[in-house]
Amino acid sequence: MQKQETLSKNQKIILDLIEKSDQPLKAYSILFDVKKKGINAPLQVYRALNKLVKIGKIHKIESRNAFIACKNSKCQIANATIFSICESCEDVTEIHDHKLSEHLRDFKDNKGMKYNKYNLEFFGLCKKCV
Amino acid sequence: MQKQETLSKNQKIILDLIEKSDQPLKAYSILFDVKKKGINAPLQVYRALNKLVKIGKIHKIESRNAFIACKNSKCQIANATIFSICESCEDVTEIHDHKLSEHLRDFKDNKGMKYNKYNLEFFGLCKKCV
DNA sequence: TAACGCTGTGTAATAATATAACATATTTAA
DNA sequence: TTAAATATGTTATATTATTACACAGCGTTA
Ligand SMILES: [Zn+2]
Ligand SMILES: [Zn+2]
Ligand SMILES: [Zn+2]
Ligand SMILES: [Zn+2]
Repeated sequence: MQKQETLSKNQKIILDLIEKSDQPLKAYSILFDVKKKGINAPLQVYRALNKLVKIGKIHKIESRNAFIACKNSKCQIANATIFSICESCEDVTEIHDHKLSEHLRDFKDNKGMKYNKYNLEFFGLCKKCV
Repeated sequence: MQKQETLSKNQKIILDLIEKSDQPLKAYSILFDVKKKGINAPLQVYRALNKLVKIGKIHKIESRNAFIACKNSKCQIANATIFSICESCEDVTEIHDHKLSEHLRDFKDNKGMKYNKYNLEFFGLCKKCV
């Protein structure tokens, strides 16, 4: 059974918006969109985003400074994300590959590090842009 | 034989600085350090950084907005980077793992994307910080 | 009940990261 | 030897993110 987090008002508003988009949204574009709902300041957005990232509802696409809803129930637990990013149209897709995830989860370096999270971004050209 | 790029004056100054550090440097800390060498503006730093990233001499640690010298002759060709990052002391290490690299290089999604690059960041606690 | 810790809200100010636009110089290659 | 490509220098500005402070709501527990 998944732990069900209770989201606050601002967190709900911002998660709703991100879930409605199938592509990553940037913090200040989110801010612009939620002004009509009474969220006025960057910090209100960043606080909600940070929380949503922490509980795995959304992910940050680090190379793009943008946020996308999680489409993969498993990475909520594993703290692990894999994305493919088209460098032409900027289309972003969350990748769900059991074998690859397993390989990454099981990876051990030779320095004795304890991993609890990873983030992988593939870049290239999507079918439309090739 | 590796293609030997000829670096410009600013590029050399900035690469030198980054290579002397075994940890990632941030753009504005680089700017501060190279002011004595006559580099005065952020854009001069970013232009050199972008070029150095492009030719594989340095990598950007996306989750940290910082730049580190490449320690792995192979990723210059493969456009592929793997790092481990300690979330406590922020120590960053470039990982050089043949099996993992192969696995990632050979990864194919089911959307027909053509990959030419990837960036993987592992997070956790290093031996000292556990 | 009252005190406390925890999480969230609201607001203003500011810090940190990165790019646009323009003028000019230097190197490379046809 | 002219044109294209790459690099420089400078000013201004855009974009992304955090600090600091005051306070509200909620559940725990003394
Ligand atoms: Zn996910
Ligand atoms: Zn595309
Ligand atoms: Zn490298
Ligand atoms: Zn550490």
